[in-house]
Amino acid sequence: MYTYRYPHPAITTDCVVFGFDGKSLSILLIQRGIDPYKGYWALPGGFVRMDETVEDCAYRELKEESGVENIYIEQLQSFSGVNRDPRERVITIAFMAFVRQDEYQVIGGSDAAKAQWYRLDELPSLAFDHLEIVSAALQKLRKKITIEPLAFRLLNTTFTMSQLQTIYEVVLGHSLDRRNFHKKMTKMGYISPTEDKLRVNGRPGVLYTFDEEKYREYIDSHF
Amino acid sequence: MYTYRYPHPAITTDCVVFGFDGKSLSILLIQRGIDPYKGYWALPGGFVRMDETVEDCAYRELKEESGVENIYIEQLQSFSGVNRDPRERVITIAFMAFVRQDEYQVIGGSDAAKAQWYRLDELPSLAFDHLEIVSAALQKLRKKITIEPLAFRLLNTTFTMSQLQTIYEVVLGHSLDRRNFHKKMTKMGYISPTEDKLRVNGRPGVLYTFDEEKYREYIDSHF
DNA sequence: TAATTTTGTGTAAAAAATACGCAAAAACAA
DNA sequence: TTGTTTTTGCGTATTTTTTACACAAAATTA
Repeated sequence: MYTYRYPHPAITTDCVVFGFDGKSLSILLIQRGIDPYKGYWALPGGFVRMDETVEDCAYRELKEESGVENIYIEQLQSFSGVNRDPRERVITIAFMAFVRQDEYQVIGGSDAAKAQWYRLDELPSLAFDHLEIVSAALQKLRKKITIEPLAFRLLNTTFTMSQLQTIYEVVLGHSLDRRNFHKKMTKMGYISPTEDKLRVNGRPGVLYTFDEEKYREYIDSHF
Repeated sequence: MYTYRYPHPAITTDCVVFGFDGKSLSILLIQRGIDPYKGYWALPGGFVRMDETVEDCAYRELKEESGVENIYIEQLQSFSGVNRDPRERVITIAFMAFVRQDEYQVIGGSDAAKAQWYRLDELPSLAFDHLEIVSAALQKLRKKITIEPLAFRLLNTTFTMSQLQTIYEVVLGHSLDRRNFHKKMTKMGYISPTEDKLRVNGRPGVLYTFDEEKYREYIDSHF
């Protein structure tokens, strides 16, 4: 047992993991095995330990519950409604993550909890205030994608222009001109073409990669 | 005494309050009266109570410690380094706020702690990891000011174009063309001229106000 | 009254965003 | 094979936005 002179809220992290299957955006959900909200779907997350930062915690819980690791995460914001959790006062620090969905089709962590991708337009009822958290994450994603290049994290290391464009269209919610999009992306300088091509239906498309080094150069010379 | 089955970190909020005196940016600091870091300057903040959100807490602590109230605050991010505080594990959720500095020249809260404005280029040694928090706040401020209009919150309800421009120059760290700045600001439509003028030295300048309603119209029609 | 300071307005050039046109490289069907 | 369809690559013209700079007006100050 642990005693304190003043009451302490519990601290958790929750993570909104975005995935992209080539057509639509999804997020990763875990089905709860215990009350409260038993059977409901929830964001992967859990209690912060005393020897880890909240980033460590978000990362660890994600790996334990869904097997997802080696990904990019960033802080979203904290949610602290007084009655978020019926058991005790719980404050959560929410994170966002972006992964290549096809790398994590087979999902299963050590907790053996049921983990599953859900398309954003087909979300089930979520536990706690997790729907609010997802909304906030989506809003931030929309804002960020026009400023920073994070779409690459949702794609394979190589990708075609149309794949990249589809992400932008899905996230922003409207279609973009194919030719202007191509122009804009290549002008940045940090999306480099490879020798390879991908053929699906019509004319094969050049496969591009995200050049992290040139991206940093671009940032340095523009800000 | 309060006991828990698992260890709980303590949760605090800290607030980076930006003020502007017409020439330079300052932040509001409180001198600590007790150890650790006794005598050091720190961000206003304190422990989150069980019946308040973190936003409530940030707001309350700010009022108690410095008398500042009725202001706009927003979440920055959380800081959770394992050894941030030598007493116990403390996770803080940092906020940013923007005030009209001249409205709060006489500072003093119920705690009667010494509160003082410090220019950003003349900061004293700060307690805990508060310097890191200030840096993060400043970085976010620089990013945000080019996207959203928050400079108004640092100025009086009416202000001249040059006053507004000075804030942008101080925050961004470089000078702007006076005529293009004027054009850009008025084109938005949510900075409305008043009948009044302010005369200081040369030709009197028109006083403008920030029209919150027209700002919302602008946002709605652009996003 | 002239010099100085500061503001308001305008105009031209450069850069970026937008709107399309058309041909090339593949798959598919006749 | 050949023509049709699909999808990509590349180009050009137009509009909009950003940037650079000139000059006159309204006040203060010497």
